[in-house]
Amino acid sequence: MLYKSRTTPRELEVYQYLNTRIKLSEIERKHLYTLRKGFEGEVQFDRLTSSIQSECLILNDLLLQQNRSTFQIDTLIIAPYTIHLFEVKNFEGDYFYDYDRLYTKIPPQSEVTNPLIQLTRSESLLRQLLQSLGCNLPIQSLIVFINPEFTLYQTPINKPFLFHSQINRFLENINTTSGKLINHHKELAEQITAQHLIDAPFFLPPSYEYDELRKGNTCENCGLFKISVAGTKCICKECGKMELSDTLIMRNVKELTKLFPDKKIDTNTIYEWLEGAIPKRTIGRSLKKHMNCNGVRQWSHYEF
DNA sequence: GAGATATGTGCTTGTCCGAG
DNA sequence: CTCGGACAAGCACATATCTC
Repeated sequence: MLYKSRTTPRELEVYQYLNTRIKLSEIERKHLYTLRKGFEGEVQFDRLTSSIQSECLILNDLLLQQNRSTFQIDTLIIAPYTIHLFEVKNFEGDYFYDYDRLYTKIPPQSEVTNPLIQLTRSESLLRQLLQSLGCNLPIQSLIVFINPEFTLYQTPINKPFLFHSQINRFLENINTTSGKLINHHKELAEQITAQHLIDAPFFLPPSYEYDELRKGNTCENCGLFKISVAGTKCICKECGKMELSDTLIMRNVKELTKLFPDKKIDTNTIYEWLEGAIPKRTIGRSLKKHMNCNGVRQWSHYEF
């Protein structure tokens, strides 16, 4: 049973928004690609774990703190007799393993960080956390290589790796394990979720200013600035995607608040953000409908 | 001349209403 | 039902006028 779901990380969202509105540097674009790929892998794994029928609690995407050390867990499954800790990697292509190091196979062979280091650290911190919560269940930690196009040559047999071809069998194994969850498990899930930190302390976005961002409305499907507004319907001239103006307005409110959390949202801010593509009247109505209004007339601003 | 009060201007929203 | 035009309302700021 899914206990805590995964949300798109703020860092990824910010980078995705920025990618359409400013020219990212080569390094930033690569970072965005890595973030997106990583997230896609995690979501893919979520789809697989969601099919587990046996009694267990699935906690996705945890950011926890123990002994002043912050650690992130991609997926945690609380089963009756075991805590499963998963670190999901969406590596693609050929790699090889050599003396506890991972390298890309294609020249120039470059070393990538061995995910085992992260896993070992997470497991240790998780164990301490569980102990502090009075839980002594054994932890089984695994690196999940979710991508079917990934090959790791020279993998030692004893490493806690779960390759794409093994995932279904592994989950089937969890599925056929009997045992019942008791209150203790639920309390544990509750306590862990309560300790989840909302904002990653190490998130450093590229610096950006409101004025340097390209304004206007982007298509939610293809991300291009090719939307023509006709009454309530907004249609992308590139991909043909149709969106109601109300949805488009609120999508842009969300984007603007993610990029500039301190910016006050009012009719004018959104009008300017959309470059006047949608009448203020319509914007005002949407804001009123979906948000809480503070103040009156030109001093109105809106909050969720 | 300084502060208080009155008036004007700009701006946005509320309401009503017709069109689609 | 939603949108947008017309009109009214009314607050803040700027400017004008008044009082001492």
